[in-house]
Amino acid sequence: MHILIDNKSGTPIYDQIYSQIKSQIISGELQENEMLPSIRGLAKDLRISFITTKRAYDELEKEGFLYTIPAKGCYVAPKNVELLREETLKKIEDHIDQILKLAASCNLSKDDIVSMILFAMEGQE
Amino acid sequence: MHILIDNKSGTPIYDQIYSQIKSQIISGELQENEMLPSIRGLAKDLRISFITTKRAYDELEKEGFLYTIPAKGCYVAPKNVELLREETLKKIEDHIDQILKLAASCNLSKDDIVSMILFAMEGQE
DNA sequence: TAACTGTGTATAATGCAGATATACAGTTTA
DNA sequence: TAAACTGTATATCTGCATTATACACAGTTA
Repeated sequence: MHILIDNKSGTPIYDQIYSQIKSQIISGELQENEMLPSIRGLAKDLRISFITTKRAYDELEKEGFLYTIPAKGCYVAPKNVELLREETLKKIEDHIDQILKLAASCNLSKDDIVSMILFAMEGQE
Repeated sequence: MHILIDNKSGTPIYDQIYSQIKSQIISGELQENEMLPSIRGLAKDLRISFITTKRAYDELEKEGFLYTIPAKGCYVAPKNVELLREETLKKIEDHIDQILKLAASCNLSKDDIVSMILFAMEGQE
């Protein structure tokens, strides 16, 4: 498994680990029931405390992306991932609805909104 | 002027003052160029430091809801449509940020998002 | 001049976030 | 069975941002 930690980026270490594993699970790069690296082993690789890797794993477990068998290891959860994706899509749609209402209230055109979004995207990456 | 401070609520005092005055300005309860209570007077009424009321006023001024004449007082700014428009734009930007975070969490591409938005727009009108 | 107005700088208190060490308990394996 | 691994639980340290504050200052008014 590949995890890259960027110390310069403002985002906390546990968060970087969390995000990278999460996207690897969602993308299928990590398969169902596949064993993840142990929190200690990964911590050793990354030269950080295992408490930090544990925190990342805890987050992922709380959201249902992995399950843990104490004293054995952590495993990629079976794909209710699709479900989570659906939920995320719904949330996005809700936000879009909010945006459209706000836009209507101050006479913003569709093009205006699209260009706002494109601009925000460029700023992000 | 009526301001109620709820010490039990988690929101900071300066924020409660800010919100209440702002909505009174927007609703028209406070009229254009009307003089607001002095930061010291209001602070005395509420039994807090005047620095706290000042902070609320500073926020409101920064957003253009009031203007200040040093050594005289603070006054309700003339109602500005542009101002409300700016506020709306900020809200929209917040929603966009949320969307981009959600999209990243399930590996949605930019194109996916744009087409979701275009689809929602067609559906609306 | 006394009593008011807002301003600016500096500071205390508080809480939260990030990262950690250490001691613990169960499982595997040699 | 002992060594080496797995994850767990508790307590702590540090740094930073937020909240709220005091006080000395400067202009206005009556």
